[in-house]
Order: sequence, then C-alpha cells, then structure tokens
Amino acid sequence: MADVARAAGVSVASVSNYLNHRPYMTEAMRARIAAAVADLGYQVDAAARNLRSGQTRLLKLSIPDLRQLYFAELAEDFLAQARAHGYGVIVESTSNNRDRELESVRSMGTRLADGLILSPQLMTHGDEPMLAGDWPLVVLGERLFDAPAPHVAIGNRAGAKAVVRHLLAAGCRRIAVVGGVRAALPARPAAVGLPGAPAGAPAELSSGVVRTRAFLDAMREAGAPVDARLIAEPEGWGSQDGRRAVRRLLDAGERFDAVFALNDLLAWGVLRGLRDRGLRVPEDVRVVGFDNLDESAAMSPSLTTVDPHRRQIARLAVESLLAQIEEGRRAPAGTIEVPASLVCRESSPAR
Amino acid sequence: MADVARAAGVSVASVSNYLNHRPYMTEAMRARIAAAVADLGYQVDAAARNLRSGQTRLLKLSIPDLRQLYFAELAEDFLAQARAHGYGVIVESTSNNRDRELESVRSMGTRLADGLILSPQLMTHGDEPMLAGDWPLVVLGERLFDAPAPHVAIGNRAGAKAVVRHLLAAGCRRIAVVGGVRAALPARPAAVGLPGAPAGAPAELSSGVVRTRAFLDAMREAGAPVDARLIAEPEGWGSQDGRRAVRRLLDAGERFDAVFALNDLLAWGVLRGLRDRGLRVPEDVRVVGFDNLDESAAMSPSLTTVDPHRRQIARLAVESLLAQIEEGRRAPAGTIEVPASLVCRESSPAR
DNA sequence: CTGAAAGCGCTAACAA
DNA sequence: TTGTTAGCGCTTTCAG
Repeated sequence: MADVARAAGVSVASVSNYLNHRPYMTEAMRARIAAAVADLGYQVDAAARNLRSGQTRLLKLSIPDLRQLYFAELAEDFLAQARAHGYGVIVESTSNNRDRELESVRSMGTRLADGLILSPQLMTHGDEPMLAGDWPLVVLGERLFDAPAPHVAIGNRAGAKAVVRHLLAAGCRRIAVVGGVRAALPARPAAVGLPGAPAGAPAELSSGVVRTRAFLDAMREAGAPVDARLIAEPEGWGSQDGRRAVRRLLDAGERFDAVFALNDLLAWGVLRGLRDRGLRVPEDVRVVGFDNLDESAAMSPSLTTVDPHRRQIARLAVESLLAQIEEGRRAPAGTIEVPASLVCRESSPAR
Repeated sequence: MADVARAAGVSVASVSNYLNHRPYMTEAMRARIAAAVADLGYQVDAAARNLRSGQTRLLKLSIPDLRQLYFAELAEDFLAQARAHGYGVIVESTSNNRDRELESVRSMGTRLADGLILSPQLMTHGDEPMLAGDWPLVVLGERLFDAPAPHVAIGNRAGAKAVVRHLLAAGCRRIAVVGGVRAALPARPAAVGLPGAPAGAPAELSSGVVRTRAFLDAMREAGAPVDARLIAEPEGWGSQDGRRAVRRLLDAGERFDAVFALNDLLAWGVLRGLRDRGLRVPEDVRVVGFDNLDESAAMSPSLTTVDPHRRQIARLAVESLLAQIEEGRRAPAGTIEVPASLVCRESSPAR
C-alpha cells in the first residue's frame, strides 16, 4: 500500500480511503491512485484487512451433506445470496457427524467467518449452551431444539396442507405417507425415544416427525380419516428407501390412491416401486413429493411436489445474518417460516 | 493471548509455542497453559494468525454449479480431503459465467485463500496469462487450454475404452452416442467454431468433444465401424436433453443396440426416452453413462456407468495443492490423469 | 527451555 | 480534504 501511495504521490491513508470507497476525495486524487493501483497490480491483503477491521467478509455454511441434492441446491442459493452482498462462503459438510457439527460451531470463536448459517442435524436439546454467544448465527431447518438465534424454517404445515387439499380435491381417500413417523400419531403421543432413533434424533426423523404431524393436522382439519397402516417408515430418506417402503405397503396388501412422500428422493423411489408393480401414476396412484428438486421436474412422470422456496430461505437467512453482523450482535431467537407451496406436475395433476 | 500468558504465569511466546504444538516444553508448563486456555475459553484469532503467518489454511474451490450433481459430489470429496489436512474450503460457484470464473482467479491476489482448485468452464485459449503467478493452483477437468499449472484430468480415454470393450463384448454393433459431438469425427477435423458453441466453448461441449474422440479412438482400435448418424447432439447435458436426443434418434428411424451417454444425467434421460417408446433396457438397448453419480446406482434399472473416481481426483488435486503451498510456489504444468473404470449394473450387465 | 520485542499490512483516529 | 501514526493479535527471531 505504501508503494501505491508513493507511486501516486499521496499518503497511505488516502489509498485506504480510495480502496474502501470513502467519499470526500478529489477526482484527481482518485484517478492518480487508481492509476497507481493498476500500474502496480496492487491488491489488498485480506489478512491484514481482516485483522484491522475485525471482519472477514466470509460466512460459514454448515450443512450435513452436499451429496444430498437438497443441500446442494440450498448451498448454491446461499452462495448466490452471499455473493450478492459481497461475501464469500466457507462450506462445511458435517457428514451427519455430531462432533463435526459441534466443531463447526465451536470454531466460530476464531472469528474466521463473520457469521454462521447452521443446518443442524444431530444437535439436540441440551446443546443450546454451545450456541451461546453474541456472534451472528442463523439456524436452518426444523426446530430441533431452542437455539438462541433466529431460525429460518421450512413451511411444513403450509406444504402439508396444500398437499392434503390437493389430493382430497382430486378425490383421493386413502393417502399413504412414505417417510412418515408412526410415533407422531396422536394416539401414541410424541415419543421420547423415537423407534430406531439414535440419541440426538437425526433431522431425517425430525423432518419426518414434523411433516407427519403437519400432514395429520391437515387431514384432521379437512375432516379426513387417517389409516395408521398407510404410514410407511423407510430406513433412510434415499430413493431406494422410498422404493422399498412402497413395495412393503403393497406387499402388505394395503390399498391407497395417493402417496405423499416426505421428500423428493423418497418420491423418486415410490415412482419406481409403483412402476415395478405395474401401477400407473397418476391414474392408479397419485404421487406427491416434498423439496422440488430440479430433477423432479425432468423425470417421467414429472413430480408434483412441495416447493419450500429455497431461494427465499437463503435470502432471509443471509439477510438476517448480515443484519446481525452489521449490528455487531446476535439477533433474538424467533422463527421465520417460509410458506411452502405446491407445484403440480404429471404425477398428480391439478385437475 | 496475553491474558492466557498472565493466567498461566508464562510469556506469550510460550503460549504461542503451545498453541502451535511446538516441542521442547516442560510438561508442567504445557499443563498450566492448557488449563489457562480452557479456563479463559481462549481461541486463536484467525485474522491475526493469518496476517503474521502469511497463511490462512483456507483453500478455494471454484466450480461451475453445485446444482449439477457431479460437482456437488466432487465438492463434497474436496471438503473431506481438505478437512483431513486441516484446511477449510471457500466454495465459489461461477454459474457458467466467464466473468465470475476470471474473478475467482483474480481474487487470489488478495491471499484470502492459500490455493485454488479451478474447474474452468468458459476460460479458453488466451486466458493463460490470467493464471500466471506463483500462487498454488490446480486445474480440473478437460484441458481447455494450456494452464501453467498441474492439471488433474478425468480418465476419458480409459473410460471410453472400457465402455467400448464392454459393449462390443456384449455383442452390440450399433452404439449410439448421446452427448457426442459430430465435429469431433475425423472426417470433419476438429472444427474451430463448434456448431452452437458460444465463443470460448463451454466445457460441456469440450467434455463432449473429448469423450467423443475417446470413444471414436476406442472404436477404431477395436476395429468397429462408427455410424455418424448415431452421434446425437443434445441441446444441453441434463436428463431432459438425453430424453429428447434419444427420441430424436428413434424418430429418425435409427436403429441401435446400445447407447453411450456421455454423462449420467443424459443417461437418465435416455432411460426414460427408451421407456417412452416401449424399448426394454438392457434387452433391446443397453445403456451406459459416465460419472457414476450416487443416484445412478439407485435408479431402475440401475445404471452401468463410468466411474471417474472422484475421490481420487480430489485427493490428488488437494495433495498437489498442499505440496505447492508447502513449497511456497506453483508446481510446473503437467497432467495427472486418473484412470476411469466401468461399473456394470442392470442397464448393461457384465454378461 | 523461556521471555522480550519487532513487526506482518492495513484502518481509523486525529491533526493539519 | 489529506497525512501521520498507533495499534489489531499473533509469530518468530534472538538473548538469556
């Protein structure tokens, strides 16, 4: 910087002012500095700027796994949002590993990033103290625990309601839920230890619980009965799991005229499972997913699914985070729920 | 750090030594410092460390688009590799935007990251000077231009060869290539402006050209004839494009007993396109893809495809980059090709 | 083995 | 408006 100042015949302070787009500077000086910068090919040293300014213009995004299309698409939306605001993003994939999840939180103390967008998967009640602090934080996904920070949530209720309304209007009476969690049924009130759930229930199950409840509520509101036998609990949330789950339903002799798969991958598998058994979609069975992945629009039949509006989720989360960074402190806890909406395609057309 | 030193009754230098795991320190002192660090909840300030040490322990990964499953899976492998070495990763998605691609290179001058892994998509001949410099760099993907840095390449030739061998051994005689580029045919030598290619041919096309050539070479080596009419050029490289391309072939009355789709998404579409027309896979037509995406193993029929060994690509790229960082300078240009191999599944079983 | 002290390159008070 | 200067928190000689 000193070199630039010398070359331009000004002080380093002026160079700094120029570099930081500060006003009150003669056009002549601005031009001279610009020339010197170009001449010398000068670029600000990020480390020095970070140290002095106390900011890095870097955000950290902590998500379970980029290989899950949902998170890849979400991450892409975050990168775009962050860039729009001049921020870079350190992506951390926690691979469904609790320690890594905690570590990515703990390391915020080094102030490598100005704020964290955390999509917790395995943190649970009791971990709240880990998140204590005044550094900017936004939590994503289901509310697994009472994080002391703003929480941007998927509109599970709105989504489930739209699905139920759509399917009932289409004349469906027996709706199977693939990815559902039986323990969420009112008869057996929300279990403490969900069956098969490791300590610190994974968000897969949690998403399952939340969406199952949302579905049940929507059905109740609509006055439609729910048959517990149609709630299929797959082993995981991949397409193979959906395929197996729907086959099991069929093998058990269950009859249904619609399947609500609680995420798109499950729905992809359901589509395959139904085809395996010679059932036509949507004629024999309608299928609705949840996530609205890009590929879901491209498949055959194209998938009717709930669009959680990822882009808006990303926008709200980044905006909240930047506001916190600006303020210099954590915003109060509170949930911002982005209403989800239904996208009707071939697997369950609007009419 | 001064606080820690005071609390432990030692000098800041000793604290620094402790924090950086330097040897020659009495066990007692180590323990005292550890206690003080724990007591005060001290964490190193990254900005200060970066400034002083001249390193950030951050890598930058610049890829076209996380929504493309291939890159998402690749990115995940990079994150894992980087973490294994104690590095974080700034992910930059260039969205097929040449300016962003160049910008992500240019910004390396700020030394925010210690090195760059660049998967160029739109840079082209003439852009080499942009990459000049002594900072650590590894280029990924097809060799679009002569980057002055190590280049980790996908084993297109080995992959194509394995596919050709496999299909010929299975008795296939008319192999369609979806995603192929006619201009790569020897009759019309490599065109300067590929049809439909914007200036600075996108890597999609380049991958297409490279893989088409690899296929043609493999066919020639095997003494098998190639029918130019079976080279289908889709509009893009998504599943929809594959579906349309195979339909067009069928509509044109072409007959073929195998399809080599130059990436998995195209192959997914080909599978659908064939099903649309009542053709069975693999009985009527065998289908082979390229990429070995996770989901390709889960679909129905599961996809036979070329595995580029992404994990190894990530490992080699990160290792080269870290070696450069260690050395303090750019490694010489040169290509490391990771041999690809075939994974046989239902869409074209081994026998 | 331990401690004192000199900066790393920049920003922001403050003075002019 | 522009220039001078004191650190930001850490690492790393170099003496002891």
